[in-house]
Amino acid sequence: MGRPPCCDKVGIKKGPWTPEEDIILVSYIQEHGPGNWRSVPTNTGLSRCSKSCRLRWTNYLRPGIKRGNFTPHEEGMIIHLQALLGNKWAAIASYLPQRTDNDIKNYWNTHLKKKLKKFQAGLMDSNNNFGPPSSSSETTTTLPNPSSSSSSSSSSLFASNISFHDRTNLSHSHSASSSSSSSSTTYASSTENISRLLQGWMMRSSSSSSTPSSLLKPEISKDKQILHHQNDSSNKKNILQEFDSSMLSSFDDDNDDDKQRSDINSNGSDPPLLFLEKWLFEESNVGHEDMMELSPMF
DNA sequence: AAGCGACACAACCGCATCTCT
DNA sequence: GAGAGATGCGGTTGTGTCGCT
Repeated sequence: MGRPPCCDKVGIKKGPWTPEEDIILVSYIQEHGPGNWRSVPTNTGLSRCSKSCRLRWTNYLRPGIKRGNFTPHEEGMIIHLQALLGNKWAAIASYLPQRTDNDIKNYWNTHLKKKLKKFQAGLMDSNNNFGPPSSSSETTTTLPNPSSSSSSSSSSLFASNISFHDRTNLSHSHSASSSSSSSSTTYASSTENISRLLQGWMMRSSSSSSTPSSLLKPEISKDKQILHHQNDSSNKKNILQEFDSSMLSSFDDDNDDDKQRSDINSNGSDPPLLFLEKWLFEESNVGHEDMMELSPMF
């Protein structure tokens, strides 16, 4: 309400961070811990606004962040959770260890959204050949779209036509098709220097237990907790609870794939799922077995 | 080699929400 | 309870890189 933006001050630097700035910020947080961002610029002498410092830390410098390619497992989770939660990237990120909301958001916007559009286009074409989509929606559970914001058009676009199982399986195609073509993301050598700096810090802090645990492992975000309590849709609630428990078991033992797959398969493969798998097969040139193999969680 | 467009990602902006007094 | 400040979140933009012509 009339509050001036924190970055309106004259002399505040914008744009990419330099390695020197990164080191200053990391050193300061190493000493004082994250938080109290307002005081960070003044105490460090950085010509950055507090918000910029916080973003730099949470999205880039924070220890435990995993960068580079998303695994098929992660892709599947993102697609699944986006369908469940909408564009609640922070909530989605809470399920993905080592991934930031910004990273997930970018990945969704640049990769997954296109994939979904492509899939829907394929679905449209196939509907012309195999019949109207309504025939499938009657036999499958169409998830409610929790996102009420108009900006979540992509999620509603996807949620409107695809079943729960369809969505969980959709991830396979991209992973299969992209895994061969994608290369590991390269970063500037300056960033690698920061990474080394952080690695040294983590080694030290792990022995002294000075690193806050919240920085290193995901927590169930407030958003998700609110969703659990506020949403009246028992359907979605159940799905989220199922997802929570499957996530817990997934974190406990990532190799327990067969059981999870069999659990999912025991629910039965509905016609749209078979259709989706067919599409995925054509799209990614991988077989059904391969797709299942690529889905450690589902 | 230069120009151009597409793509990926870091960072910014504005609003929402939380916290403290 | 109200107001101000701090922090979090999601959408968007800016910019560097890569591939194609």
